[in-house]
Amino acid sequence: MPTQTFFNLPEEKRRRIMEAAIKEFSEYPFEQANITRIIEEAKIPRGSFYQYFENLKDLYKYTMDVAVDLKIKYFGEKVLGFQGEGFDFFTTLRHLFLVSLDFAREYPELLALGNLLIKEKTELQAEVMKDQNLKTENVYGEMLQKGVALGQLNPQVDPTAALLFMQALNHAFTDYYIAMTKNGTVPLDEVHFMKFIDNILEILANGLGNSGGGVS
Amino acid sequence: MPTQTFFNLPEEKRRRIMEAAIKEFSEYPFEQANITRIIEEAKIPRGSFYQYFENLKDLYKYTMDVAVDLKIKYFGEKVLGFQGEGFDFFTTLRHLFLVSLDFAREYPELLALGNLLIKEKTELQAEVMKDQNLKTENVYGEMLQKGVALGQLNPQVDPTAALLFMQALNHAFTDYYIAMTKNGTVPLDEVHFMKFIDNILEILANGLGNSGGGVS
Amino acid sequence: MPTQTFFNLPEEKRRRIMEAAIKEFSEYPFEQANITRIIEEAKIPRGSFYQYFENLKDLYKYTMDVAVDLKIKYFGEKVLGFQGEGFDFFTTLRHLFLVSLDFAREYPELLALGNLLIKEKTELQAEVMKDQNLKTENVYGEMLQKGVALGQLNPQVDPTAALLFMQALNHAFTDYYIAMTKNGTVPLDEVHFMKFIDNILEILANGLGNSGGGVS
Amino acid sequence: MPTQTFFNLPEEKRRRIMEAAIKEFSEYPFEQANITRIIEEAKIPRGSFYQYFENLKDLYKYTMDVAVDLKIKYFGEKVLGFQGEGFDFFTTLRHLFLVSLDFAREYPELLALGNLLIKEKTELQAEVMKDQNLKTENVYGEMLQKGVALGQLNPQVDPTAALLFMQALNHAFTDYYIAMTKNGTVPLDEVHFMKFIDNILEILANGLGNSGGGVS
DNA sequence: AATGAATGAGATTTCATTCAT
DNA sequence: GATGAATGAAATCTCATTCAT
Repeated sequence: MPTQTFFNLPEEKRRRIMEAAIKEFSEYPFEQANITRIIEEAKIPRGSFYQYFENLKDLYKYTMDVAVDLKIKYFGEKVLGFQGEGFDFFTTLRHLFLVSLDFAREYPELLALGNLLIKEKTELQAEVMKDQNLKTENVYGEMLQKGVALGQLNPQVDPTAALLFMQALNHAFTDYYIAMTKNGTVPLDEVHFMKFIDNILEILANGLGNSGGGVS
Repeated sequence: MPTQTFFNLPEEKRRRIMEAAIKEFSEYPFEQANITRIIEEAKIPRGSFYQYFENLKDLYKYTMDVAVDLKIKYFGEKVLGFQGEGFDFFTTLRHLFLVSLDFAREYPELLALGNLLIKEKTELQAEVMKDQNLKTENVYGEMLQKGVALGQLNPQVDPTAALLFMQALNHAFTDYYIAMTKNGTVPLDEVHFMKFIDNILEILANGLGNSGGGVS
Repeated sequence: MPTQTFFNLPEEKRRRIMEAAIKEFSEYPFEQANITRIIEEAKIPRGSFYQYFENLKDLYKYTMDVAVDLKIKYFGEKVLGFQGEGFDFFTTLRHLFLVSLDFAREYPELLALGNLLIKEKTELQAEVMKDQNLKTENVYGEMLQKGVALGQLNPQVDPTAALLFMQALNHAFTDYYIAMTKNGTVPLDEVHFMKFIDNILEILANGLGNSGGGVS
Repeated sequence: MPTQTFFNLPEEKRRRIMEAAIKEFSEYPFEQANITRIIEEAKIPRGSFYQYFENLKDLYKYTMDVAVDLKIKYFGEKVLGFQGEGFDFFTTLRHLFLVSLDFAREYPELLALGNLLIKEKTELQAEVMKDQNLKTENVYGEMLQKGVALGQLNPQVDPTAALLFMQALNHAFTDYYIAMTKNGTVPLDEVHFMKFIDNILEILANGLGNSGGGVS
């Protein structure tokens, strides 16, 4: 956690620091992130950094917390209501993807941030991800349960496999989005992504098999 | 590319070096990999390293090449034949997963290596992955084409979405495997993984939807 | 010397500061002492420190002065009377050791403080110790003079050597005490220390030699 | 322990480094010692230091080892023979002091080194001193035993008290010597020290008391 | 006078790469 | 070609002291 000193700072300086942190952590995984770049970007003296944070890890964890909170708030507001009465699994999932798209457009660095976080491979990750992962798992897990309960999903389906599936899809979609937008080749083609989402959902709903053909 | 000097080395020394490299790169992502550990593990003098390789990146790229070739050879041998006459999409895919399992058991460091590589996020990755990804894409792409051509897959399915799906699945499965085996809790339970593969393939074939219900 | 500002402070705050200083300097030698710890312990703002003291050395010297004064006052009160009529060298010395024991028990940090001071090896030490040493020298020196004058001590004895002897003894005894009590193994065994003091005094009085045998 | 690299160094460079280390550690206690000063004095690049030693502590311990070994060898050679047949406690002790004087004159930095070491107050000290202290204790302890056995010492004397006494004396004498010579006021007055030694031994043998006067 | 943020010099440590033998 | 010592740039972190409010 940042020191009290950090929270006492004028808003403007705090903003500069957090922006520099988000920039850094969305460009480099933790182990390659670098205090010097951050303080230069934020235009604060080296010593100040250590009056605000214990070390880079401290800032990292805080940055992730902030990002996760923001994301949760964002999704909470936009997805809310879709989970109450008249819930439909695929509609909700489609909505989730669309909100993801909005979020990605509004906070592109945060998307990259979360993406790098997921790929961290150290114990650090475990430390930081605990909350976030639980929440995401829960969202998908609950959706699956509801879907089955409401007869919208095939009750034969293995829940673990289904969960893994959906998470993999989520990651793949995010990667795809980042790859597409990074080159700058495709200028955020709304229609293109919508179509793509529908294609994915179609597969998720009905599978690749021809008229429900099963595995041998 | 390594220097000619490297290729002139006695087999035994070359082997020691490559094993040390694989060990290093399967334990640490490139940016944290460390020449000192490699030369100590390989028991070669520091100066020699620079007579064999231009720098660490040189060794990294070469190591990846070797690993990818080995993997391709492995899969080529084991999967061959399943792609000829009597091809069945899901059977082949199931077979692919099983071979992946064998491969993971036989060369666990190579699995970790590939896994770290995928998570690299630098331009380096682009450089190295180019070939490998193309190859994997091709395998899945070809399979999809055949599957459709032979009427085993739903021709309505969007090829790009399907490809993404299969790659996501592949990653998810690998992660799952690594997570399961790393703790050492589950001692490579053959049956367990087989069942899991079948569950996943079931979803891939028939989707999550109940009795083929579509997206609203 | 502290600033006038310091002396104008409310008693309670001044006390907190001095206690923090004594704690710090009894745990760390000057060069490792740390302003941050002191101001945190004393709960005063960083800037205040520099309004009360010029720098850490200023506080250090003042703390030592206070401690020495306190010690002198303590000893003055308790030992007084033993130096007047009916003075006996060894009885007084024994009494001195006993008072030392009381002092150590009552102000253990001050004992540690003095002990660290003695071990300082900088010019700082010279600066600070001047007064204190002179005073101690004087106590022992006066005692020796009286002892000789009253025919209680061997007049042949070299005064410088005797002084050194007694100081060495003093240090040795203090070290012994600190070592014994630090581990916490021996719970301040009154009797044990009394016995030890008597043994030491016995040697000091009669020497190690057998039946007053001299040096060859 | 230094690395093999250090021991491979040309003698001249190794000597420069050890001299710089001895100089540093005889001027500053460990916690104030400073790598920068050492490498500047020894004229080696910063990086080299870390190829020779793990850190400053590594060098410190090694320096102490070297110094202690040298001292032991020195004393071993010079004191030998005095402990065999015809042993006389006070003669031997006198000889020990004289050898100390010689040693101090020949290796003044090593004397200062040992003196600082004794005053270290950290666990580091424990680590380093273990051997040295044991040996010194043993020397004095054995001497005391022999002295009693041969009827040269008063058997009533408490061994622990006597040991403490002699160690205190040793330290006091060393301090006295360093203080005397440092100012440069007294130019190593041979006669003066000899006389002082005799005075001390006289007290040690016969005590301060007048004609064996006891403690009350 | 009180406060606490600002600052930067200086310390340790790491490590890829070069270079002399 | 083999070897391993040399090198210094760069990174992290600490902390006494100053300064603006």
